[in-house]
Amino acid sequence: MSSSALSLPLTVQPHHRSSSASSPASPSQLKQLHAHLLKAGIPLSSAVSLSDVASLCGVSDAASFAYARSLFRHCYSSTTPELILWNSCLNALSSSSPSDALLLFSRLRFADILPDTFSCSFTLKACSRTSSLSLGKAVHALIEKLGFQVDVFLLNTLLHMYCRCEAMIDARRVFETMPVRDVVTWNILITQYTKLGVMEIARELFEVMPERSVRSWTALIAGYVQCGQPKEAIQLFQEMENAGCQPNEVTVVAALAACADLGALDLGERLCKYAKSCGFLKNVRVCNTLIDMYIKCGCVDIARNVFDGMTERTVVSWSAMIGGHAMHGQGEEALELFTKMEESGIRPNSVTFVGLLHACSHMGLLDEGRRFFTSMIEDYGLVPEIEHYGCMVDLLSRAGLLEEAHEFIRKMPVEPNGVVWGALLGGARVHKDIKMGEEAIKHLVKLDPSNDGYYVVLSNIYADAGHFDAAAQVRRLMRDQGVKKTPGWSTITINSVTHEFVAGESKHPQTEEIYKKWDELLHEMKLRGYVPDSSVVLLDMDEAEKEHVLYRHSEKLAVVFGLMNTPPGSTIRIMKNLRVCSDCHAALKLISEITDRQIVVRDRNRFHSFKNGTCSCRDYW
DNA sequence: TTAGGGTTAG
Repeated sequence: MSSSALSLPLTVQPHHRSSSASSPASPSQLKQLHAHLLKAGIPLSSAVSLSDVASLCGVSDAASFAYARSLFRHCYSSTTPELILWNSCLNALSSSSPSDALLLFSRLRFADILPDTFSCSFTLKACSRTSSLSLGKAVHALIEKLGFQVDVFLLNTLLHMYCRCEAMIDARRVFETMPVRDVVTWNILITQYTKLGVMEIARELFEVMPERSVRSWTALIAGYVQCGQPKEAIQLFQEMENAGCQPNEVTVVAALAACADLGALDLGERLCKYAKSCGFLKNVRVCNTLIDMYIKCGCVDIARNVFDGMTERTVVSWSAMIGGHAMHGQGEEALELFTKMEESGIRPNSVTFVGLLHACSHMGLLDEGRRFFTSMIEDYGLVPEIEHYGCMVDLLSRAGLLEEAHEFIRKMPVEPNGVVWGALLGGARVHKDIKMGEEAIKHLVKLDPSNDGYYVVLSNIYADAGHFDAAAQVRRLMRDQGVKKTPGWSTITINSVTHEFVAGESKHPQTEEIYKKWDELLHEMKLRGYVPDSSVVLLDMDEAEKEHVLYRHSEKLAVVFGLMNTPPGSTIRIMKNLRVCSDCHAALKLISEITDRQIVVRDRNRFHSFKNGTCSCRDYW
C-alpha cells in the first residue's frame, strides 16, 4: 500500500500489505493515516504494513518509539508473537537504515526480550553494513550463549559480518569451527579474499570447496577482473563453460568486463549473443558492461546501438557512452549526448564529467571545458577530483595556455599527481615550451622516478628545439636514475588467437615475411612523403640505426601482420600498452591510405582510428 | 521474515 493508500486512505485494500522492499511511510504520514483510519472505522492492522511500522522504529526519540510499539500491539498482538514484529522491523531497517536496526536491537535487549536466530541474523547484517565490529562481536557472544552455533544460515551471516569488517582472524576462526558449511560459506570467504586482492587464497579455497555454484565461479571471475587479471578471468570463464555451469547475468557482466580490459572482441561478441538469447539484455548492468566492452574493443558504433536500444538507462549507461565517444575522438557526439542526458532527467555524476572533460580536451574545446568544470561545481554540487583537475590541465596546456595551466595546478586544493604534471608536460611538448617542460619533469621525477615516458617527452622537447646536448643529458639522467625503458608491445587478435609483438623482438614465426612486407610498404610510404621521425628514439646511435629501431616499433609490426593475415578491406584492430609514438602515428595514417584499410589502435589513453590517410584524433592527442 | 557474485573514470 503505502504512498497510494496514504494519498487516498479510504480506498485501502483490507488485506493488501506492502512488501518490505517498498518505501515505508514517514512517521507523520503514518500518524495521519492512523487518525484517518480510526475515524473511518477501518481496522489498523489491515492498513499498516510492517515496513511502515519499521520506519517508525527508526525514529530515535522515545515518544515515537513508544508510539510504534503501541501500533505493534494494537495491530497484531492478538494473533502474532511480538518477536516476529521486532524481527520484521529489524529486517526492514537492516537494509534501509542499518544504524536504526542496531538501535532497535539494543531496545529489544533492554526490553528483556530474548532474540532468536532471525533477530541475530538481521542485526549482524546491520553490523556488516555499518562496519560495527564490536557490536558484531557482542552478537557473536550472544549466539554462543544462546546455543545458536549450529545454524548454518546464522553462522554464514556472522562470517559475512567479520569479512565485511575485514576481521579475517575472526572470520577464519568462525569458518574453521563451523560444524556444517555449505556452498554459501565458501563463497563468502572466497569473495572476501578477492576483495582483499589475495587471489591465491581465493583460488585455493575455490579448488578445495566440495561443491560449486554459479556464484562460486562468478565470484572468482569477478575477483580476477577487479584485481587486474582479465586473462585469468577469461580462462576461468572457459573452465566454467567446460564444467557445464550456465553463466548468469552477473557472470556475463564479469566476463564482459574482462573482455573490455583485454580488448577481446571475439569473446565479447559471443557473450553478447549468449546474453541476448538468455534475455539478459533487459538487465541494465549487462547492457552497461556490454557498451563498455564494445567501446574498449574499438566498436563505438555498436556500443551506441546497444545504448540507443536500451529501454532503461542509468547514470552509468550515459557516462559510459559519453566517455566512449570522448575516447574515440567524437567530442560533438559526447556533448550532444550530455544534452540528451540532462533532458532525460538523469543527474550526471563525477564520472560523467570526467568523460565530458576528456571530450573537450581531446577536441580542444576550451570554453566548453571551462563551462563544464564550473557547472559540475555550481549546478551539480560535485567536488572536483584529481581526474577532473587532470583533464583541465590537459585542456589548458594543449590549448597553449601553459602559464594558466601551471597556475591552475598551484591553486589546486588536492595534491597534483603524475597525470596532472604529465598533462602539463604534454602541452609543453606540443607548444615547444622548454621551461614548462622542465618544471613538469621536476615534479614527475619525484613522483614516479621509474617512469621512462616522461624522459622521452622531455628529450623530444629539447631535440625539437635543437638542444641536442640537453637531450643527451636527459639520457644520462635516465641512466643515472636507473630508468629502464618500458618495452612497447602491441597485440592483434585474429581468429581468436592473440599475437603479441614487442618492439625490436623477432620472436614471431612470420617475422621474416613481416619485415619484407614492411619494406614494400616503406617504399610506397616514402613516395608519398613519409620522413621517419627518429627524434622519438632515445638511444645513442647513428641515424640509420635509429630508423631501424623505429621500423621495429611494435604497432608497425602488428599492423603489417594484420595486413598479411586478414581479408582485404577488413578493419585491423590493435592494442598497445603505451601511447602511440608520433612516427607510428604518421606511418599508420599513410598505411591506411595505401592499403585502403581502417586501422583502429587502442593505446593507453584513447583510440586512434586511421582511415584514408587521416586519424580520428585529428592529430590532436 | 534470515546469508554469497555485477556496470561508467584510471
